[in-house]
Amino acid sequence: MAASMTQPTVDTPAEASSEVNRLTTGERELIAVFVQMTQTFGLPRSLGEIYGLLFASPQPLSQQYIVARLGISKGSVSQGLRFLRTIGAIQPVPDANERRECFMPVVELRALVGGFIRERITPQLSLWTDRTNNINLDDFKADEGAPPSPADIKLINNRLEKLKTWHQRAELVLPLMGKLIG
Amino acid sequence: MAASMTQPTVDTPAEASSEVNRLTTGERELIAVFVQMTQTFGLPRSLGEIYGLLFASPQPLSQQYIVARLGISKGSVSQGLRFLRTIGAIQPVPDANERRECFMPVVELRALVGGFIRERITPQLSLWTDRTNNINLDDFKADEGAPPSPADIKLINNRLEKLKTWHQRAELVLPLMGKLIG
DNA sequence: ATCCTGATTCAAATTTAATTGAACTCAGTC
DNA sequence: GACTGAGTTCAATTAAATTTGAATCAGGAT
Repeated sequence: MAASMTQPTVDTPAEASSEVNRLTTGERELIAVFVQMTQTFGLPRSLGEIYGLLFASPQPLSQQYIVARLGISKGSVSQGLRFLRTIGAIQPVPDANERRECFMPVVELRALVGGFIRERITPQLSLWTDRTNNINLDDFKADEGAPPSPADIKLINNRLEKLKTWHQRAELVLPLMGKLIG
Repeated sequence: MAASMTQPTVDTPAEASSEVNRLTTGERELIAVFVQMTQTFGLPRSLGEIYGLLFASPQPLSQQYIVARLGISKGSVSQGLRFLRTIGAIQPVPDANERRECFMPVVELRALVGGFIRERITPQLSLWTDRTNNINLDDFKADEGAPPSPADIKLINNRLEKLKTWHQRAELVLPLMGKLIG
């Protein structure tokens, strides 16, 4: 089978660095795009590298292969693949023959955005809401010194209410984002 | 004037830490909410602290006052206020009398989301698009070893086209996000 | 039961990003 | 035109996050 059909098995470190761990220009360029994206969203660059390599690869790739090809550690790839899987950015390819599991990218933007929001934003959202709801107007009275005027209290109250509408909007709109953008 | 009407002038470090630099429970709680938000979006916590303090303060605050109250450095506050201003999260309050400029928070979610997207995401978006458009199918041919099959080339091409639709969607939807969520 | 291969974990090392603060700039005052 | 007070800049520091890799685990084969 041609190299493009079967991924090389990585046996020795020597082989890994001389044969496998050299990216094509296209792979490098594509990976660079995804790295830039992940950085923009405050995600580790390894995520972009892994997803980028999968995106550039017609065949599903194993963890080992990714490690060898990108030249990053097993640990990073393991954690990276787990995260990508939880947000639905990659799919394991069932392959009874192979001992090791392989992955291919999910290329639907809807899935990625939806997964990211569901896994990373929404959980935080509930925390914000809870915290905000627990804030009491009395907590704004200084422990010592002059208390805030009634007008001040009123204004703070208005702002707290406003903040609660933020949460409501976010809880309404964010889950729809994936559908909207895909 | 009551303390709630005029912000104390900070003269000495001693005064700063003993008098000014003690947040009320309400301020601390509100700041914690905003800090949590900034962290979620990969922004520095100082942004959350500054915006949170402004949000909790009926009166516009000066840079000096914020420094003293939060106990963080002039540099951080200077940079933080600049960023918040560029995304439109705060507004300078014109005050001919005062030597120093004061700020109040913009509490419309629409403005914040819109500003963030405009200043941080959209500029990146063009970079992604350019980079992607510059990728050539030929770049995926391995420098040495077996070239990819026609089927592989076709699949990579499909993916590149898919990626371009991501950009189109993003360029269409992101600028609308502010309006949508506000 | 043991070995072997691939995957996972997590404390330590590294890298990256944020914060600090001293030096500097700028504008208004005396 | 030097002085003052507010604000900015940026190199050095500190803090936070990611990455590493040795130890460990899981499970299929011998």
